[in-house]
Amino acid sequence: MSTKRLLSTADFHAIPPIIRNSLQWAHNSTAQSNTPFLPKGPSVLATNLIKSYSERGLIKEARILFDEMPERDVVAWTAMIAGYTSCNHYSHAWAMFCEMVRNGVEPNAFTLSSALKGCKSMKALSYGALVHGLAIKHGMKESMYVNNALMDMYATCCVSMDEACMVFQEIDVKNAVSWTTLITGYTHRGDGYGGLRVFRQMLLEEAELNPFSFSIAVRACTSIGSYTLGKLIHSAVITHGFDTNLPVMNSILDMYCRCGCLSEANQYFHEMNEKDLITWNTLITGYERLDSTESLHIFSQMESEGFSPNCFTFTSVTAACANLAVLNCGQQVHGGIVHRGLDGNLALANAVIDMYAKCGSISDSRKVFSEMTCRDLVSWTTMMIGYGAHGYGKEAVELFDEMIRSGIRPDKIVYMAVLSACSHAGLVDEGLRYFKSMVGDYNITPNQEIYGCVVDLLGRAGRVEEAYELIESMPFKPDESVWGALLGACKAHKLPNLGKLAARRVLDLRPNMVGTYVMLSNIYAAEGKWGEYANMRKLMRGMGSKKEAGRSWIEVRDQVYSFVVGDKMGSHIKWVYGVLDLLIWHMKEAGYVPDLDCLIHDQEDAT
DNA sequence: GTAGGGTTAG
Repeated sequence: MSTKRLLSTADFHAIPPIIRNSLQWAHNSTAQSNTPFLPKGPSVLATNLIKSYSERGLIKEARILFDEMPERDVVAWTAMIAGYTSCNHYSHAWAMFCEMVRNGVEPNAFTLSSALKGCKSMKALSYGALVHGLAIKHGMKESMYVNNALMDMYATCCVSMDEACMVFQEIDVKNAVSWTTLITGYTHRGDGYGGLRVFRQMLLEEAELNPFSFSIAVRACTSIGSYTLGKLIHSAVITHGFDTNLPVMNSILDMYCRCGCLSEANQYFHEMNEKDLITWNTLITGYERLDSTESLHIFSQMESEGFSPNCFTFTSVTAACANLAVLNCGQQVHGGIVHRGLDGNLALANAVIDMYAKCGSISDSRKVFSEMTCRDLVSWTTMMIGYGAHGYGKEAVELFDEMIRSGIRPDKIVYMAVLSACSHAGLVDEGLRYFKSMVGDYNITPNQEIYGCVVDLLGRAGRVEEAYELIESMPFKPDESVWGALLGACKAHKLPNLGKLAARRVLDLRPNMVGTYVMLSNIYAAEGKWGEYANMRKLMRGMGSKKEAGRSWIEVRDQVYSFVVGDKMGSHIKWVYGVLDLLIWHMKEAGYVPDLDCLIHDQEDAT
């Protein structure tokens, strides 16, 4: 029997030689399975090969081999189901499982835990529950593997942790995997406190601790942003001797970064005697959020130390370029992405769209967006936010409609993007139509942010009374962002009475917002109520707080210069003022009249 | 011969 008969010649030669040889050997052996050395019945070698193929991503070859097997037992079926799961072909895994049951092959604990892993990945609760039923039917409630897989599936697919906890409680003797699966269930759904509660219980019951339990416990601290608890667990990691385990160290590094302790993160990073790509990515990502310039330095350091960046690295580096609005650098990074063939990665392409938009090149955003072979909700949303920020409301609206036509279900965030774009482009009626459709067609309940967008939409267009009526009709108490949107509209359209009311509401909810005092005092000043004005100013001085100075930045000859009003930045200032003069000239040409009143009052004593 | 939990992006 020739192996080549199984596959086309081209396919056969595409297989790595080491596999090709073993395949040849295995086929020769199975062909001689009537020799006394090999057992009759399903081929053990073929099953091994199915696993071998799947591990190397050669799932099609595994399937061909499976189909050629004259007899298939439960082990062969399970190898095939697990193979599909490990190659992320979950629906195939499920189809295979169903076919196996239909063929009358009785599943064992291996089969059920493999099938459950597929259900978890597909978030298919009904399939998972079916497997649970089969586990009970076939008397496999005692299998630790099945129970742990059931917990994992329920924790991932259910709205609450109740079902996973129920399975957990029914396990007589829990092992380390049972505990960590439960903690992971809580932590991955954002309930770090729940995860830490289980971790504490694990310590109280003196369950076996291993690196897995510590890395997830650290992750739980990170998710609640608790530096204190994180530090405590870090000490426990050292006490238990897991401080040389790389995933544990990486999660600790991530904890320091996300808790905003960059100097501690940096120190910890330099003390680590082993580092992998995740270590570098974690640090780069941590710096990207708080100090983008430094994150780019770390990136170049990483490359000089011989690490090759992956999708995660590039996503953070691209975001850093976006934060800094450095087009030239962003273009180079994009070049690196294409050069390494990573431009097909969805999340990375989304980051590139965002980067070009934030660096001012919306046409490049659109180019990347158009060339994507598959797009998710984030891709469409990012593109719409970009259009909105550039004032292209019509394009954003068209994109939204195109997205709906392509069958993507909108969420609150994409509605915020399109509403904000409508707002900035004065497309009031379109925006209101989307707001109605969101509630009517998609059953999305508007939250504070959405109401804030619609108030802004009406307010900017001068329909301030309508905006106020909308606020009055809200089914819950409006927060300061909603009142803030109304206040902005009152200021722009010179409505002192409604403006005072809005400002009072904002101050009730956020008494420390100095900007609101500035706006309120300016309203009094505009009305000539100097006594009230003086009271406001006195209040602000009493608070001792400062209004954050408005910072601007500009890219001149591949350098980004950041500055505030009246800044003197040394010799480079002449470049900046040169470009600013040009911009001001263009703005005046376009008929722009600056709102100098507020500027004077802002500067007087608030900066 | 087949099965498990942890760390990085959006």
